[in-house]
Formats: sequence, structure tokens, C-alpha cells
Amino acid sequence: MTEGRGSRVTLQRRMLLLSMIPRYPRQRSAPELLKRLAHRGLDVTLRTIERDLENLSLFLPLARDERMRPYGWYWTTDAPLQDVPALDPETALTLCVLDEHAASMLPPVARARLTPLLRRAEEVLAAAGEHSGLRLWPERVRLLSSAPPLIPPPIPKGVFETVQQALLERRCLDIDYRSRSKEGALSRYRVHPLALVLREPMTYLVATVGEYTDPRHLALNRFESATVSSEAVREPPDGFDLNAFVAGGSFDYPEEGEIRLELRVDPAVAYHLQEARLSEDQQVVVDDDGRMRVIATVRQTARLRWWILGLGAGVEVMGPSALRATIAEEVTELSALYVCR
Amino acid sequence: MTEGRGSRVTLQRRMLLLSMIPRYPRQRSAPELLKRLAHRGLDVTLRTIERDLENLSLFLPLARDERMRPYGWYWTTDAPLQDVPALDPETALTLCVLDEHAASMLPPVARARLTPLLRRAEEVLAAAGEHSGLRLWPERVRLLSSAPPLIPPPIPKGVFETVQQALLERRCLDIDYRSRSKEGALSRYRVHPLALVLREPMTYLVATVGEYTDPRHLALNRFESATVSSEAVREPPDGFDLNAFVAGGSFDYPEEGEIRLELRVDPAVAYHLQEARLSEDQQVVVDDDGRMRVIATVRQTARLRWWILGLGAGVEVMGPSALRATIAEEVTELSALYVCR
DNA sequence: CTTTGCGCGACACGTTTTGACGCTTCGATC
DNA sequence: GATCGAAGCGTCAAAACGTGTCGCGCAAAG
Repeated sequence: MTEGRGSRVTLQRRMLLLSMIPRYPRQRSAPELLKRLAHRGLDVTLRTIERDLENLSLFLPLARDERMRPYGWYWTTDAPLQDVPALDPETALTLCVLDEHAASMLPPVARARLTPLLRRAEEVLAAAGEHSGLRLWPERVRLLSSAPPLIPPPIPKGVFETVQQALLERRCLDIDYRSRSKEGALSRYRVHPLALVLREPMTYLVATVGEYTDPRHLALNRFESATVSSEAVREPPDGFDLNAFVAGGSFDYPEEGEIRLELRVDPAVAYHLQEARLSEDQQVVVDDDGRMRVIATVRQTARLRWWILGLGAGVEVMGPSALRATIAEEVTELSALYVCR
Repeated sequence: MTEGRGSRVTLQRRMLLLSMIPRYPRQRSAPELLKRLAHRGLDVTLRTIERDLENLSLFLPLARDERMRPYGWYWTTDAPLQDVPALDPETALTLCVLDEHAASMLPPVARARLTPLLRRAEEVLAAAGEHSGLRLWPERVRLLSSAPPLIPPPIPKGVFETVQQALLERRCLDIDYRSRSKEGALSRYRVHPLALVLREPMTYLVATVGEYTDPRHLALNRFESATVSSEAVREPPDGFDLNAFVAGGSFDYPEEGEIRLELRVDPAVAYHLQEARLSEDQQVVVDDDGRMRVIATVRQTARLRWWILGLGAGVEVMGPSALRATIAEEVTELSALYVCR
């Protein structure tokens, strides 16, 4: 019939095709692409797809794996990201800042996944700041972290990705776990992933182990290896709620509801609190002796206590009395440490 | 001559064209696109570009501004991101986690810039986790922040972007600054941006003001308005070094070089320190009374002191003696607050 | 050994593409 | 206010491109 309607659809189809090709470790065959295309209303011959792929690979970093018969097409690992409303420079700068921060809070492997995106962002920045030389911006942005000054423990290669994958696909995971006990004996478990919890220097998988039904948390850095099994995860134990699990104190992050916090702070701290407030309803009044009194409704969390303690003598808890007592006790113990000797 | 060599270049040219069109507030005219294309070796008539744009806008969210004569083309604000090696699900998940965290550390406007990227990431995740229902992943990832529990002050609309732009283009900035003094009197300054500093709940611009040459830091939330001026920034005052400026204590982040830190910690803290260490050379030895002694070479920073204080009685500084003295003094003051009353 | 799926070269034909003109429109400059 | 020039846009015709259809070959599965 030689329909030859090489119409405008061509460009559309090819762009769609490109977006259906995965990055390297994965791959996708021409017949499969045909199906997906058909599924989106683009009816063409297999031959056409084959020709499209061939054409596209002439000027794009596409390659195919010829070891298996339905050849698999993929983007080479180093294929740059082609974003098509391109990142604007402001977005690019934001991304770079975010990545810098990610360094401390994400395992390096996870961060590594972002490199194509970041390379692209840097390109955009380079183009935007061309007057002033290329890579000046890192000199002009600084991120002052208040994270604990600890080195994130290394996570064995491949583990993080595998865990992510299992979590996404809701499949079981077979892991070799180095137990907490000395000599790090390895144990092999089949676990049912429930959630991933990132807590500043560490990364945990919350999961039920084997036939048990109580959720545990497993530190990813203790995984010696991990492979996704074909078994689907058992449905979470009746009404497992991640918020509740975390708030329950399993991560030293107990949350005890809202309190009416009353502080006496020195002027420096008060000054900062006037800009970044503790809560929407925060009130600050000047006390008689020059210090300030701050009242705010906040959630009582470990983070709050850390923040209060971390400011040292700059802040005194006046109420609620329970919190004051807790802090006072901590302070007493603390001063005992330094006075005794 | 009707060269009509509509060869394979067509597709290439159109894709390149697409990547040269900016997102909404910006725009680019056909003649300009022609130049850029020519610059990359694609020689075509202006007419061709015009036709390309017209065709492309039939099925892509492209629009043009006809108010000025060389019409300006742009992607509509809501144009979805078309990334071409598509994000893989693992990257998408990482991005989403990162964004969640960005909520606390970036001003909301900056974070808003990332929405096209994030919508895309969510699409990818939805496609990946289709077995298990669409948006389950946020239920399965949790990020426990150790940032101070403070509400970032709102930055007036447009300010952050403008500051970013000035910084990128190295141009002066005219600002209306609400002074720190009461009643927030507004002052208009022309400032020379040097750097952007993000410090957990606050965002600062480091700049020299007017004819002065000493760098100041200006809190972005106090900007009432900001416009990029056409004047280029004066070269930074002789040898301005952002690292030095920050380390110099301008941000309560003094850094005093490396010290050999010696701590006595309780078993719980010691356990955590064994996974996430203070330094590469950290050593842990069991003390006679069940507590542990930790020795590590670390940078002496405010962050370190916050961390130590925040852990309360869980950690005692044994050395160096200067640091022990500092902490001891703080603790004494602190205990005075709670004992007196 | 046959079957089936798939890659690939070839062919034919209709559609697109593209440079070339020329006319029109709209701003800017004098 | 007239003139000039840059840009947008309609039209045309040649040539290249895209596409379905065959048919051949190869390799793995039946």
C-alpha cells in the first residue's frame, strides 16, 4: 500500500522512541519498543523502528547489544543528559548547591547517580557565566551545614541501588548482614523491605526479617551484599506506620507532641530567633535583666533538645517544667563530668 | 538552487533547536536561533527555522511572544521536562529524597524552580512502581534531619532569583534593605555581590555596599526588593577569599584548624561513633569504668562544639585542654542557670 | 529438520523539506 | 510623516526522505 505518510509524526515518534531507551545496564529491543509505541497510538512497522534507531544512533550516544538476538538498545553510560526545556541557570545553580549538600547526607553511590544531571547543570552555568570565566560559581556559593561532623560509613558497592530497587518494586531482598557483634559474623537473611530511613550520617533499611513480623532497622553499611529476590514482599504487619515507627523512638527521634516552650535567651540568640522563628506563634518579650523571653508552641523532639543543649548558656528552658527538668538533669550530669576532675 | 538536501540533519537540527529555546520568562527570536545554529555548523535559511518552530509548536508546549517584532519563542511555564536519557527510577528516588530535604535548607522559591524536574522524577517513579500503586514511595522513605528546628524566614518574591542572576552574571544589584534596627527602615543600596551563603534556616548575600570595600553579609529575607543593575561588579577587594571570610567567624562558623580530640563517651554514643566516625584516624578504646575513650584528629569548628554540647552527658571532652576549658566554662554557666533558681 | 523471530538490503512511491522569491507588516530613524 | 530595513509569511518546484512491502539469511527453539 506504500502509505508513505512520512508526516509530522516522524519527529514525534523518534523523540518518543528516544525517551523509551534506557541507560546502559538496562536495555530494550526493537520489537519491545514497537509494542510500546503501538501502545501509545503510533502504528509503524518494525522495520521503521529499526531504521529510526539506526539513524538516531548516528548522532546520539546510542548503542546496541548484539549478544542476544533481539538486539538490545541503550544509551551509553556517558551519554549526556539532553533536557528539553533546558535547565535555566538559576535552577542549575540550585541543583549544584543541593548536590553539594547531598554529599553529607546521601551515600556517595546515590549521589553518583545524579552526575549526568549535574554535569548538565554545570554546562548551563558555564554558558550563563561566560563573561566571568567558567567555573567561578563554586567559589561564590557556600553551604554551612549544621549536620553532625561525622564521616558517613561507606556502603558496599551496589547495595544502595539494589535496596532502592527492591523498595520500588516491592520485592524481597536477600542480604548478607554483618552483625553488630564483634568480629562481624555474616548472616544471610531474606528480608521484606518496608522503608528507607536516612538519618544524617547513616542510612537504614526498615524491614521485617525472615518469618518475623516485627520491623527492624538494618544499617546499609553493614550489608555485605544484597540481591533482589523474585518473591514479592509480604504485606506490612498489620498497620505498620512509618511515622509511628520513627516517632516511637526506634531512631532516637521520639516525638512527644506539642508543648508550649518558654525560653530565656541571650540577645544574640534572640536576634536570630527573630528572623528564623521557632513557630508561627512565637512571641519575644524583653526581660528585666536584658535577656529575652521567647514563647512558642513547638513539637517536642530530640532535635529540639539537641538544639537547646547545643546553644549552651545562650538559652535557658523555663517551661514546660518537665522539659526544664530533663534539661536540668542533663546539665547536672554534664557539669558533674567537668567539675569532679 | 533548491538544494533540498533535507537529509538526516533535519531531525538533528530540530532537536538542537528545541534545546536552544528557553523557558518562559526568557525568550529567543528566530534570527538569533539561526545564528546559534549556524554557529554549530547547521546552515539553513531563516525561513526554515521559522517553519521548524511552527511545526514543533504544533505538538509541543512552545509559544511565541508577538509583542516585539523579532518574535520571541519560549517554552510555556508548565512545559514538562523531556529528558532524554530518561531518569532511571533510582535516580528519580534520590532526587525526590533530596528535594524533601531541600525544603528545610533552601528558600521555597529556589526549591520551586526544581518542580519540573521533580514532576518528571515522580512520573518515572510512578512508572517504575506500577505494580504497587503509584505514589507509595513517599510513605517508604523518611529523612530525619538534624537541622535546627527553626522556620526559615520568608524571602520576598523574586528576590532570590534576582540575587542568583546578579551573582551569575557578575552584575551589581540595587536593593531595598530593611535594616536590622527596629521599625525596619528601608534603605536603598547599590551592592556588589560576592557570594551566596546558605546557613540552615537563613540565606545571606555577601557583598560590598556602595563605595565601601569591606564585605558585609545581608540576609535575603530583609531584602524588600532587588533588581539587577547594568553595572558590572567591582573586582572583589584585594584577595577576598570566601573561605577565609566564613572561617573568620562572620557567620559564627569560626574554624581553628585541626586538633587531636579526645573524648570519653558513654557506650551508646561509642556505638554510633564506631559506624560513623569523627575522622579517618579515629581510635576507640575501652576505659576502665565502662565508658569509652575516643581519639580523633578533627577540625575545630562551631559545629563540633554544637555536636558535643548537644549530646549532653553522653560525651566528655578530655582534650585538648583548651577545648575542654571552653566546654567546661559553657557547662558551668549553663548549670548556673538551672541551679540558681 | 522445520519453524519462527528478527535483522537487514532493496525498491517504489508519496510526502516533506527546503531554498528562493516576493509581498506584507511593523518599528525605527531621519 | 515618509522611508528604510528587518522579519514574518505564502507559494513553488526539485530533491531527498520516510515508509510499507518483500525477500533473504541467520540463529535459536521446537
